[in-house]
Amino acid sequence: MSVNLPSVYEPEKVEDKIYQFWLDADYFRAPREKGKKTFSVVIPPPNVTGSLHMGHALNNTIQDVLVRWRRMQGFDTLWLPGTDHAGIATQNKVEEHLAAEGLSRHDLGREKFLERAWNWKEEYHARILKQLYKLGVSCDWSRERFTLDEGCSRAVREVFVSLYERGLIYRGNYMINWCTRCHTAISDIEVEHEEKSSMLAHISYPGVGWEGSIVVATTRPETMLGDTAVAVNPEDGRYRDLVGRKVLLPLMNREIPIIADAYVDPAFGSGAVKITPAHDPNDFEIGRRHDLEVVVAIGEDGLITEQMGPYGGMDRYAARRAVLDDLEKGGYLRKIEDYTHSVGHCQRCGTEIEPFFSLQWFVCMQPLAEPAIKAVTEGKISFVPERFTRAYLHWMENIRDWCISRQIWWGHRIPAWYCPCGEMIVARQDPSRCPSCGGEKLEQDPDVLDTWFSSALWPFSTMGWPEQTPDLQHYFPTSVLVTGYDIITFWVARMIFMSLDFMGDIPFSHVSVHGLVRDAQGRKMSKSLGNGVDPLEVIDRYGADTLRFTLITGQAPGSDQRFRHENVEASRNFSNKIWNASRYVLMNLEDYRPAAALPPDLQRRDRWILDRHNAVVARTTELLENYELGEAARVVYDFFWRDFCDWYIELSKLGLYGVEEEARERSRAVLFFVLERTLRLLHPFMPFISEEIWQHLPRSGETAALILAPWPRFAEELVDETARVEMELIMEVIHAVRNLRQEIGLSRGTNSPVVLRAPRRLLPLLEEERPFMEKLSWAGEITLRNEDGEKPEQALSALAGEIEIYLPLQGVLDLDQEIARLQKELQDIETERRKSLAKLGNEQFMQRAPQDVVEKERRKEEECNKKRGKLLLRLEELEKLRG
RNA sequence: GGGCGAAUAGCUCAGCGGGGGAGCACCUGCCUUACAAGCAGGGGGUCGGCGGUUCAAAUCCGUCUUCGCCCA
Repeated sequence: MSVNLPSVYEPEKVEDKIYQFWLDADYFRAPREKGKKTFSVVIPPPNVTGSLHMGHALNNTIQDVLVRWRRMQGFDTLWLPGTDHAGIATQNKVEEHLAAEGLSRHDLGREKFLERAWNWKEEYHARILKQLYKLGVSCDWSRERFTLDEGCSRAVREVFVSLYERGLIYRGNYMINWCTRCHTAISDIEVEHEEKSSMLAHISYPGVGWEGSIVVATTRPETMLGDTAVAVNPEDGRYRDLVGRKVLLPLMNREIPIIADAYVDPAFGSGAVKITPAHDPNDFEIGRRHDLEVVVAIGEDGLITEQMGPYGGMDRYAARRAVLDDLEKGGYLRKIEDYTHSVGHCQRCGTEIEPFFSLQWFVCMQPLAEPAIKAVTEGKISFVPERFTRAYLHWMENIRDWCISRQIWWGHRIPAWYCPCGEMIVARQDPSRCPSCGGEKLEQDPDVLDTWFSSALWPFSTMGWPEQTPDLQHYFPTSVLVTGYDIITFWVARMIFMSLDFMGDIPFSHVSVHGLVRDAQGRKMSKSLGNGVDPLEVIDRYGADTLRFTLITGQAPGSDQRFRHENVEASRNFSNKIWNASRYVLMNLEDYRPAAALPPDLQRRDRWILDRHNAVVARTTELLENYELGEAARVVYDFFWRDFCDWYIELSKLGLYGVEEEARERSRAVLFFVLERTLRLLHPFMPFISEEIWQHLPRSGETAALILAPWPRFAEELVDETARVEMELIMEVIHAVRNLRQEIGLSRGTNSPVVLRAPRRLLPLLEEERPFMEKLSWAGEITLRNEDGEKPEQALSALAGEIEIYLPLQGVLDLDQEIARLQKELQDIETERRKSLAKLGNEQFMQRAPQDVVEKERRKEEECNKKRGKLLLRLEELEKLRG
């Protein structure tokens, strides 16, 4: 094995090459092996609106970690990739683009516009794929899907028609949320509510045929143009006599009735409210109850309708000012109060939502929601972290019918046709003639479906449903869905009820929820703020492994994280550490041939690192099983850097550079074993660097690539409590010696002998490890003495357990300083000991605490006591010396 | 109004019943033949306040304060 690797890791020379290597070998393809346990995941399809952001990078890295890990564990693994057509969002983008050419979609017409949209899709789809490749994700690209492709479209059609036939999809005139800018209906959850400080205008409506007037309060005075009643509470004594009489609607000079409805809160404002059935959901309901006229005052474009006299053609906000002005002039405006209320905005463009009465398609939710609630309450599907269950259930339990029609062009067109004879046809196949009159002049509904309608089918539409495909039989239901908490209602919930209804099964058993990636100040990354960090830029600069590691370690399940440059550098440094440690091992593995088993006669340090590694294998696996990826990555990081690099590699040098052939071979074997196994642990997190190094390692012949290497398993026979305890003691001694040396500014090159005094039983251990202690503490010679052996008088001293450590300093010892130092140490020990004694003296503690805790406390007290004795003695000696 | 989350070292965050941790920053000393993107050593914290449960609380429960998010 020749080793001629640069001392700085260069990801740009590695990553593309390795990704191509995996692709060429077809490692990502789901094997679909009969009888094997499966692990399957469908990607949350990124929108083809633009390029991927940090949130996507996080989401896909999490999935890739899980997928690579399970694949290594031997699962038959499928990660199914794809993209989403993102109806309104994409259409908006394409329209923006057209606008730059001075065109509207209507100038182009539906067909030409869709052509443009498909071109857009192609361009951004290609860009997204490239980004995913760069990130290193191991998706099965042969199974890639798009929500608007033929198969998905067929699934959408089947679901729509089926629900329609069962009466669960219906068309009707209802109050919906209308975006005057996107020019379409949107569902309730696409409305974002925002607290706004506004005003409450009190307007007086004069009586018709009776003296006086009635005052109503409103936050939207412009809607008074469409008022068709004034309502009061039937129990309200103030107005009881007025119910049934009329008032004159100012400005419009229309007579409208005063009605009584229990909905009205007598305590709010004047206790009387204006009723605008066409522009408020509650007023609409009241209007229905009282059979009120519906007067449309605001049109689809947000402009006042032409029927509204002088206000016709004004936009909503201009009309508000004009109406207020005119009311003022007419003496109808009683007062204006400051008022804060919640205003709905379009999720896609931020425009204020207009409640709008219109003919739309809806999914009847009640029957679908019930099984979806049950699946979660019965534990068939669980959210991780568990707390997200509540939000899901709350939404499902309070669900309202889902408005699914959108007045745009980019999407799945609603499979409904209208015949001039009045017949409506909803069908799986495009009809050519009307079944009622035989006419052929059928017009398809111009609207398309909510994008989430197709996303809701994603876990099974992508596997070929409605066909009963082998994939569907083998990989469905999927194992886990990885997603941000922001789309639990939009997407997760809908997949659950659609899957239960059409597959008769859950879509996935676990939902692993992650948070948002924010900027360094904790702000949401956004285009308008310009504070977004492009994942591709980070990859270009630092490599994908670094980005992945940063995102994974920055993450605690379900919580947001800040993306900080310092963390990127820390991850980059870790890559470099891995690189260099591996270089060291490789340099020493020339002609090494991996054996089937570890060599016999392992030394204490070997057994120690194997024990540590073994523990890390168990811990990492456990954490991954619980979706605690960040903690898992940190555990591997700590092991690699602290245990393996700082200690084991340093310890190995003595054996490797020594003359003893057997020692050399042992060290090589263990270095190889631990590095190779640790690369496996690292692989899901940092696939590129781990694979690259692995390819340089001597082969054991098990697999041709790390990506397929078996995930390490905890091995009982590698547990070595004794080695661990003994090595910890040795390391404590080394720390203490280094500490003392630093205390007096001894540099590494300056040798200075050290004397250790220890109980007789520890002497063989210390003797065995003496060369290592000497090397790693840069001491000169270490002399071992029994506890009753002579101690150096003029010396700094320290304790490591029961071992006394002396650093002799002939004539230059600053007695005062040393006494002060030891006194401080004594104080700390006294404090510790007092705590222990208090516990041990507490009868309750002795009775109720578990045996091992009591035992631990006892040992602690014992150790403190011994140390205390030694310190007191030493202080006495030093005092004497001082005279 | 209802719900959820956060508050731990100067900064960003892990830990979530038994001796307070990491990274960065800071101080000291080192180009030691894997790595200065590094090595060694060090300083620094009434774990937001109060109350409770427990032999034992950063950790569990209640409450308050501040901040953030979701829903109505």
